[in-house]
Amino acid sequence: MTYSTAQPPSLSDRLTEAILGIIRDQDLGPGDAIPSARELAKRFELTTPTIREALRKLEATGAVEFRHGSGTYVGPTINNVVLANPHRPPITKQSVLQLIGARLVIEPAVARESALSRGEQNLERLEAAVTNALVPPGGPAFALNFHVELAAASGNPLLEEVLASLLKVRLREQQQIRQLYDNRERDHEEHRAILDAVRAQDAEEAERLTREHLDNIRAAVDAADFPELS
Amino acid sequence: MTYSTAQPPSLSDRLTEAILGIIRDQDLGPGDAIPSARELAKRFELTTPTIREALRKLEATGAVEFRHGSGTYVGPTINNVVLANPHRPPITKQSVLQLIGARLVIEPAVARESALSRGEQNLERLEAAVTNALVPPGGPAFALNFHVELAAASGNPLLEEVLASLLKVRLREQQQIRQLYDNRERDHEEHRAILDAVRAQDAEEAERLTREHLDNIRAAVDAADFPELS
DNA sequence: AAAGGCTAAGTGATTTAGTCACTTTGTGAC
DNA sequence: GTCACAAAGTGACTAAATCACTTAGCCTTT
Repeated sequence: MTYSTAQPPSLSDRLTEAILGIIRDQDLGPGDAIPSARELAKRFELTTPTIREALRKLEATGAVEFRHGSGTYVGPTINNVVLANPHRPPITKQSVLQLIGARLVIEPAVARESALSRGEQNLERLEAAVTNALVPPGGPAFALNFHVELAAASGNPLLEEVLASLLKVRLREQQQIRQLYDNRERDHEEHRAILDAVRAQDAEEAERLTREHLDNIRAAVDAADFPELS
Repeated sequence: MTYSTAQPPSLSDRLTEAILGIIRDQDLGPGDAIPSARELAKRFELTTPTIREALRKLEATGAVEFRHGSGTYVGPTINNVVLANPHRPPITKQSVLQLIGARLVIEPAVARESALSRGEQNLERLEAAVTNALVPPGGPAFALNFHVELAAASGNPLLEEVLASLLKVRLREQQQIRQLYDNRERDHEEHRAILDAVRAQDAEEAERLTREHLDNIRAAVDAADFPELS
């Protein structure tokens, strides 16, 4: 049995690498425009459908972004190391509990680390996340997420990526959790308690409170009747 | 400033969803064939380049796989929640240390959890991972990875995914770490010690040993002269 | 001078109709 | 039975358009 179905790099593969090369060589960052598909087609002596295939691959991982009629731009996650799968499998109650289970392992340790490493700027953003949480009535998703900000406070972008990915992929679950988990009052209070511990650089307490917080959420989800899967 | 550049789902987006729908409806798993591009083009009343764009998006996340001349097949990571970015940024010494830093936060907690939850089957796979580690001289990559198997032993697939993603994205770094970190003898011994603690269900010790192990690796990397970036 | 609408150029989105290259399978000769 | 080979199915890519959308500049109107 040939285990590794390693195929030679396709033209499409080489193209994505080449395009990423252009982005790196010209030091383009998120939001910057990249050459048009027609332009790239000329440059590589290919046709636009071929170019578009490569661009779609990059789009799938957030490396580039299409804006109809305007152009193609460098995406926000081009420097990410770990990604949320955009083609996520459907939700089940089990998958929600699985998510919380993983968070229960990872986040207390992250909270401990963040309590030790947090800077002034982190505290500000955490404060904003705690406060904003109550603001948006049906608010959009670009509000700061407390748990992601908590990971950011560790100073290690990779930890932030991991947490952001976990929470993004399960965004729908998260929304359901929010609905199930009381009426946000308790959530807010617990976030504030964790923030206080982080502010005081009390690693032990931050870890304990985070575990407690997630335990509460798990209990709420576990007890609840779960909506149907879409 | 319009912060959320939320665009209406493109045809390509809807297509990927539809194709994933086919895969789910027909209960196809990794390795199963999906309809040919021509077939899909007929079914959706589109043309093959359009279909191919959607398939390339799915390819980028490992949801499908092309085999030239043969067909298109369901990929191995279709049920993954979190992914390693296939278009990863280049390596620096800093990025390697960042990786180890993240692992230092996550893995000890994972080891603790795994020590408590591990089953017989997990112990077997861990044993294999420890043993195999010494076997391949220039061996291929499908060898079991001890750290990933350790996460798998927690019983939570999400934790396994997170660790696998971290280690896969930084595979090149990992290879360099391996070169730097002594001559594998020490690595092997430390893995065995962790395995023993997990076997004995000594959570405290498993956590401590894992932290120590990663600390050693970090020290080795930190002290080493780092090869040039490609 | 400021506000609003029109126009033209640039760009992405998609079609149409092919050709070439590769893999698999089955058939027939040996 | 085995091997060679032809045929069918499939992915890879081309070529040349057309349509839809965005942007920026100009020009009118206020």
